[in-house]
Amino acid sequence: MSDAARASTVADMKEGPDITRIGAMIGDPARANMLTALLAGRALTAGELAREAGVGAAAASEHLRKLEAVGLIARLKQGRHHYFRLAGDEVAHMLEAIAGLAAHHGHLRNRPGPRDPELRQARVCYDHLAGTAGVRIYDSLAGRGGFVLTAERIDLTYGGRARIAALGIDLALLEAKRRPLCRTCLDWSERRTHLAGSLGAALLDRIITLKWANRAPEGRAVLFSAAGEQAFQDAFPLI
Amino acid sequence: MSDAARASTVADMKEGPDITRIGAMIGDPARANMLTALLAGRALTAGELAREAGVGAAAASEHLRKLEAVGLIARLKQGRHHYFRLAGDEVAHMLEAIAGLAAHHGHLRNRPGPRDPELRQARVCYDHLAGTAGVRIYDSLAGRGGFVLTAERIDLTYGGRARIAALGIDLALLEAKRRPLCRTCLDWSERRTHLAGSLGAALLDRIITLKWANRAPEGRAVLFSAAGEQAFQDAFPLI
DNA sequence: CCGATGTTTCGGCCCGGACCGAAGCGTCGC
DNA sequence: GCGACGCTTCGGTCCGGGCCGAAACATCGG
Repeated sequence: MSDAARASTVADMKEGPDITRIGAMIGDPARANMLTALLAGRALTAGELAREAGVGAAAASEHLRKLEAVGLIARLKQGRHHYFRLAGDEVAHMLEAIAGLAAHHGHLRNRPGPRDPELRQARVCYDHLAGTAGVRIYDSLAGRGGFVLTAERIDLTYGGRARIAALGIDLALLEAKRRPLCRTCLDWSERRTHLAGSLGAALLDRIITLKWANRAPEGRAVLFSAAGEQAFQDAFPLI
Repeated sequence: MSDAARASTVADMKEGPDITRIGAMIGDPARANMLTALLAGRALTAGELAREAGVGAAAASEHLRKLEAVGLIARLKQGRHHYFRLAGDEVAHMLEAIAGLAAHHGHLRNRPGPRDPELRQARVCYDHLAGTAGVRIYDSLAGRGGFVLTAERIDLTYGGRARIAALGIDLALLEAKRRPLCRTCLDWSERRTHLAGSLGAALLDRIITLKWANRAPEGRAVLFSAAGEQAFQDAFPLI
């Protein structure tokens, strides 16, 4: 093929969004480690992310600059620290979608890590609960007709609203925000959907506040106490 | 940081699926072009994909081998041709999720292409309809209480089933398959959900069969005729 | 059986970019 | 103010991997 013919073919093909830049960000091991660490929802400093990624401070700084430029992470300067977080739950959703494919095809990390079973049980997915526990919330609400699909979004039925209110969550407060109340998110470990959106975030918050569970000091794991586990299962019965 | 300290930190961090390989696949322009082309749902030969990507046959062959190894595409040998398609609708879903982020952040391709408005109106998303028309189907069904969320999946209400059946689609046939009947997919141009799954595929199929619309000879565009457009809007009224 | 066509494999070139150490800024505590 | 600390910028090295042309392999038509 001549260069001229190739160039025109390439030019003709350009339609739709450019997924290459985002892919290139995730394609580098150091950056992928950083993004995975940020999936825990906590804001981390450049130094912490450098350690997570296994690179020096200079390399980490460069990576973070690129991730920010592409819009995957946001920076918050506080004193001499620079804190970074994912740019939004849509970024988290995309990362989980990729993780789901990777897990499906058996591309697990070389060393699953000591907390892997705990992660499958309950973990943080950006700002809401994922894993077996996360899916249980969704199943419990959906199985009892708690959701209704409207044109604009997923909504709660009156029955669903009552069950959420019984947990001490102020739905009116959540609905005042711009963020959608309910979203679904595909779980890479369960291969099922769980509840995201502002309600998902509020539920995780409530579970922590009620001391049903605690977040591990670092990482994504959420650890239920025995009593908390029982209370959780009572609050979200299956069928 | 000492090398030993860094190494142990990296080892500890390995948990969850490895998203790096998939990211690296999408991060290369030639492969991203191939995947975008395959989002049209058609199976394409190695030569066709080489032209889409703007590379020679040798480079294309190497790219396709890698994409297949990672599980993003599947190969079908037919005579001296090798046909490739996306490995499943989950791959399409992930690509659309990335495309949504890219479009959101303004990372459109250098040249939007002559068919861009048509793409926003109606296009193929792997095997179902996306764009304004795709969202309209979802809105019409959801706005009239056609969907119900169950624990396992999204399902049709009796009212929704009747409307689908009226279009001449055999729901029993679709439900006999393993593939879920209804799935949602986020539209990058509309930033709204549309209907995927086997029902989404059947609806696109039906729209083509009824000659309401035709697929463009190449690319993802779906072109409605004037009469077809009218029939489509009558079949899927809003509110 | 032979040439034409489509695809893969091999060898080699070359460029982008990931990395580090050192130096330069900005911020905090004393 | 003056070091200590955290982060970024700069300069330079180095390697992975993307690309091509040529050759090998497979398949089709005759």
